[in-house]
Amino acid sequence: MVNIPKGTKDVLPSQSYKWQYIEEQIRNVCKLYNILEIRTPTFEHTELFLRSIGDETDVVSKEMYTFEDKGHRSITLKPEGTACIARSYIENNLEAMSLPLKMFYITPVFRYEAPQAGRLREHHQFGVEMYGSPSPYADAEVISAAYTLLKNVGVKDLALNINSIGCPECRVKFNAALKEYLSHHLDGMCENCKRRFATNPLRIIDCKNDKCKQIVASAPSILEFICDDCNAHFTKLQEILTAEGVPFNVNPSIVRGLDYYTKTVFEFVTTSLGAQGTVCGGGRYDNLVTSIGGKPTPCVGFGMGIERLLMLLEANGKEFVQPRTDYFIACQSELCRDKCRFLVADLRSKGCSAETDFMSRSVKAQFKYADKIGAKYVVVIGESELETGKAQIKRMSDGEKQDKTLDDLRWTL
RNA sequence: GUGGGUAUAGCUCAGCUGGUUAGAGCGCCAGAUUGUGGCUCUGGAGGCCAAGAGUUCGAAUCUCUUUACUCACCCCA
Repeated sequence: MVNIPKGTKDVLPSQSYKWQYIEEQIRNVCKLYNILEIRTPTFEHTELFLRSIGDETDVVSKEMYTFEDKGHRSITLKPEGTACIARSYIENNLEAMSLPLKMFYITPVFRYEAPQAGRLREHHQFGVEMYGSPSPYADAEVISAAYTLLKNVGVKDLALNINSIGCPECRVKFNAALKEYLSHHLDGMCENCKRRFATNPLRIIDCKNDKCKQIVASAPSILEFICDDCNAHFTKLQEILTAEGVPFNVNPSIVRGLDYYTKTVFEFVTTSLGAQGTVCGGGRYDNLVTSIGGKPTPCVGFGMGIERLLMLLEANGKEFVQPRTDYFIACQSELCRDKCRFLVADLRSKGCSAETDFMSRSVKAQFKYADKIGAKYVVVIGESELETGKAQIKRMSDGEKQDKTLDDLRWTL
């Protein structure tokens, strides 16, 4: 027996309708927002992710599925969607389309991690990218799309946290101030943070360790260090969100783990998913396109974890509408099978979903099966129906039966 | 990579301090109703009790090892 690889999941026939529902809602919202779909390959040259995500990040330094192909190229299964879109944008000269350009994707992404609740080695992301506008209205547009989707699918227990991590210039100043402050408190911090002090002090800000939290509580805030331009941008974004009725909290402790973010960062988080509460994360990345060789292009976007979204909906007690079959044609004996096939084909040609027996089971068992697949109507075809040309159609919801001729069935079902 | 937990039927789980033939509920198949679902009743199929070793007259149960799964740290969606 060969098992499914660690950290991956099958979407089974009994569950796939939930995925289809989410995807349908995604497409609906994107249509309303004039966001066009883009599809890029499942794998890319490894260098793309080294240059965009940052080779010091955890994602790149230890979580990528990287291998050499038979032509000795270094290939990586995409660990996230944003860099791939940027590559395609540059390579296909999408700036030649009228800007701004809004795109979305639904894609599997791969990270070699220890799986746990809400964390897989292959998961699926819905993402939106908006290219070309540096305006805080663009940030708001993208956040609004995520918010509308989440609202439309009916999630509860979800909060939007926003922050600004400034531009690279502000961050240099902030990093210096942060290190200066933390250097006086190194003894009280956890081992991880002592290490991070040297490698990535920004990350200490969202350490979950209680002692570190206390130290961080009186640390300088990034918001005190961002430049006038970044500050105006962030203030304006808050005004827009407030005016448009999108509830949010400013949370200076959110820091994203991918290097390309600038200015706005945001997360939709919940407490009902265990340790992995981030359902959607995103922000602005004005320097991403130049980092991989394109012209300066302001961008803002997000990624949303579809598995996490589904888990949250299940936790919220969401009832998904299950797919149903319209008609089941019960076959009483082998003599009637061809007629049943004929009726089913006829119904299907009219756009009705229809099913008949393949198991040579009793009529009773066929009714049970019809019930299970949610058939709305059942018609039994037996030898007497073949002789008389008449049949009864039974409505399963209340058991009511109506007489029909087989010709009626053909034209009125 | 580092910890904690779990492993018995398709699923969710009982199985007491070792005792003979391995249990329930749900699900599946069938019968009661010889051509009509849902409710009820009855029956059936389905287990090398994760694998290996050890202790013992005797192991699903105790010990050790391995593996898998799971939760958490780190990080992210």
